[in-house]
Amino acid sequence: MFKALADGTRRTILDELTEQNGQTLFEICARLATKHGLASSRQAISQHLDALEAAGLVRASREGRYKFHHIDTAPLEPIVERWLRKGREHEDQPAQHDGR
Amino acid sequence: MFKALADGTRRTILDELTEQNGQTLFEICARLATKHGLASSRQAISQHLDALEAAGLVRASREGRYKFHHIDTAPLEPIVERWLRKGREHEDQPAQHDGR
DNA sequence: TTGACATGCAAGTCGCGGCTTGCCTATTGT
DNA sequence: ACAATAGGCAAGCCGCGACTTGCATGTCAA
Repeated sequence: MFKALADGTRRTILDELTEQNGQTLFEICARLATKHGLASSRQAISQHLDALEAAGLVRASREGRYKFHHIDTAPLEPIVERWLRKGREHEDQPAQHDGR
Repeated sequence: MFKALADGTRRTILDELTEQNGQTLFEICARLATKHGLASSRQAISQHLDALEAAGLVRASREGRYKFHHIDTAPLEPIVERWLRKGREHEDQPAQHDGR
């Protein structure tokens, strides 16, 4: 899941899907090339989408020969609260550096 | 920054720092070994801390021969809003699959 | 001062991830 | 039916990242 976000191209794909949800593979390829200047091959993008889908960040729905990709930000929320919320509770207690 | 979060050990380090901020390298090593069952070498953890520091997620303060590591969640906030906030604005507009 | 402690630096190994290449399947339009 | 379109599968190349190994530096206590 974090590994899915580690790649810049995949993050751009998520950007593209937030702007226009439910795009097909070829649509994404075209918009990445034109708007973002990325010259990635179709297979590369396809594998990126596989990774995003495996991470639960993208859900795909098949209709005919088209496959529409929808972003799903649900997996994102609990994970950031993991450090953001808890960080506020107890501020910066100095550690005991008594050896060990 | 996302690459820094891509590694599970580094995420555990952040967990450890949210529980107890300002730990030294050896403290982190010990607590990773005992509480989380990770058998990582000192150098490995050190390099992980370097990565987290380069990503701006950890700030270090030197005192004597100790180096205390403090978590900094600031870089996290804008990045998730990137997809979470904007995702609410325009819900799931079907794409025009008119070719291209 | 000397030794133990806490950390830093650098080169090298090794596996995994991203990309390509080549071919295959399925759906649609004419 | 046939060609064009949209997508899938699998093997291989290659660079980067995680980890190790070995040694060097700096700091404190006795």
